[in-house]
Amino acid sequence: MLKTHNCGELTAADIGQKVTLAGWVNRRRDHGGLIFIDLRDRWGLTQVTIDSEASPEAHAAAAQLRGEYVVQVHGTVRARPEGFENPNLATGAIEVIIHDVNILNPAKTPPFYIDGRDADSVDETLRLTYRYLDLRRARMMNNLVLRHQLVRAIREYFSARDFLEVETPILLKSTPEGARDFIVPSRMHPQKFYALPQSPQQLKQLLMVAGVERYFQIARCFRDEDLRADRQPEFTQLDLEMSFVDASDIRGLIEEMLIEVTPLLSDKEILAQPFPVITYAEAMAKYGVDRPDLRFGQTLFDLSAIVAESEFGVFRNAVANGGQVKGVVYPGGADLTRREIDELTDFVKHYGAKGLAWIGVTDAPDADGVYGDDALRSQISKFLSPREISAIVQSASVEPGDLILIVADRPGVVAQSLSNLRLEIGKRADLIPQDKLAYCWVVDFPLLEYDEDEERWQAVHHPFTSARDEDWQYLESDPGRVLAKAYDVVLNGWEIGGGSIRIYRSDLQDRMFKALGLSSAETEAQFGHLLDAFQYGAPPHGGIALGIDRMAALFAETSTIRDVIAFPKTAAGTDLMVDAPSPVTDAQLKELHIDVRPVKTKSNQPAG
RNA sequence: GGAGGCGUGGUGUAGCGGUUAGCAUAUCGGCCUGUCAAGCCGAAGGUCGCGGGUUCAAAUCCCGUCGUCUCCGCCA
Repeated sequence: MLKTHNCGELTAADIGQKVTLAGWVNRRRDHGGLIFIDLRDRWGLTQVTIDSEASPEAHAAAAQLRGEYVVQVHGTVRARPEGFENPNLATGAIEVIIHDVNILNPAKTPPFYIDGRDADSVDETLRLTYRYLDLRRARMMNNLVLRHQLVRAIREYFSARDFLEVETPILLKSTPEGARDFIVPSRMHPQKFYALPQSPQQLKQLLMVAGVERYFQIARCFRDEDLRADRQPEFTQLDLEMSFVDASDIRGLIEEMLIEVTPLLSDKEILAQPFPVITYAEAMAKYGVDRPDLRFGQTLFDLSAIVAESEFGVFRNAVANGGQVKGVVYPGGADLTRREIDELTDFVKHYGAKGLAWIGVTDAPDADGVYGDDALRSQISKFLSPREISAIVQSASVEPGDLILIVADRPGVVAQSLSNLRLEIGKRADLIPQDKLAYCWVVDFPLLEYDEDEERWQAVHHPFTSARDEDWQYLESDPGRVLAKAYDVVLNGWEIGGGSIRIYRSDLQDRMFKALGLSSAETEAQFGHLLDAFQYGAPPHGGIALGIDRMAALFAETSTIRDVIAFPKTAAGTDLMVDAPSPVTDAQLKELHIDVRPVKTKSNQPAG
């Protein structure tokens, strides 16, 4: 080794020791006769001091040092002079007085700061282009460490419980259901393609048929869909499957794992244990989403019944047309400026709402419980009867000073706009405790949802998810009524995982495929291997998949999973460091039996 | 596929119709033995993303385009 210690471990206990350190020049402070270098490696910073009188040769070498030079130094650990300790540094009690400096490699001036200042404001394009420098920054290095600890703790937890980690293929088969596949042309089989797996879903079920009983895998998954801050075309799941279990077994296992792992990665407190269990219907009613952020209240309330007969046409018509009128309270929002309210109106329009009705409650009602003009501030109160206003205010259970915000529209638009508005209120009114982790389970999802475009029912989760035992009877007669043995785990409003108990009998799987409108020829071509397998003694089984990237991002307290992925892609799916995707040679294409068509857009010309 | 934001020395930014394109920091040189955002003095560094248009005059206004970010659609 070119070093005897790392740059994060020397303390007062090491005073007097001769040490060799090696790392990067984080910062230098050149006082002429005396030079201070903060030497950095993966573990931290150590101040090394070079004195021109004591070591003139070392001082001459140290004078050459610049940021990010790679250097090895030999010296002696000593206490810093009284009053010159640095409490901000783990190694701040000591310094290493250097008698020999060995420059291992000079470095160009980096394109952005690596030494800890301001780097989070650097344009992400640059950070991605020079990702190896970005990762050198302490914050990003810590994220890599955190992610490693997460995956390691998961592996240890399941290994200790007799789970087997089994690898599954990356080159697999395309299935039209679900997300768009990445496809890979076959050289040996002209005009045929592999697909990268969207998840190991079918394979883990086949492992159950194989008798593995307890399977897990830290699995890479691929989906060729548009990206988001929390979505990358390739991402990592904790994939898990068990035999002879019901939903509560899986939930219990995962909940225990999360409770065990969370304190290793975060100082934040888990808000509620055991995790709250919320039905899908309740989540949609109270939060407007199936992944509620339970760190704060401001639940939605339904005003549809109150305003169904209202003089106010916007509300009345919304209800008459099968829609809803629902609201949420902005605490202390009654004195928002008109401009701020307009901002909130624009905010909900983003989600399809046509407008935002608002009632600011500025004062208490009179003795009869009636809110007079003095007690309200609203653009719609003149269209509402005193009785309606009282009922609305009561439903909202507001205090004077609060603002009621109301959306009337189709249920989907109401849910989407108000769920996002609730989060926006949480941010603006500072209602979200930043030191809490709110886990919850969402259960009793519908099994199927109707796809208006394709005019058929689709699986909400996937086509192997089992209905609840008591609901199978409605599969053909009333598909929308059937609830699934499916569950999602949610953390602070992020869906971090989901799973289900699977169908394991081929007669039920046949009924499911029929309900989805798939012909037996189609199911045979796509899922024949699975249906075959189910005829050879498939055990009851179920599982779950957890998003490792999202969990790591939440624990690392970053808003994008890119920050916890070593080499992520941009929102356009490109890798700026290696410049991928990129053209291939004609010879490569020929070997793959592929002719490429010219593209009309100017942007997409083959790179020269 | 759609909407919006951003793009100015290496980096972060100001300027938003007429400026010598300002500031900070980094970089380079000089001075400096207790700094840790070291300090002081000095220097160099800019096709204002790209293309077109409007105008006497464009970093600034308009159109297009490229890149990037966020969101909608999409993501069983």
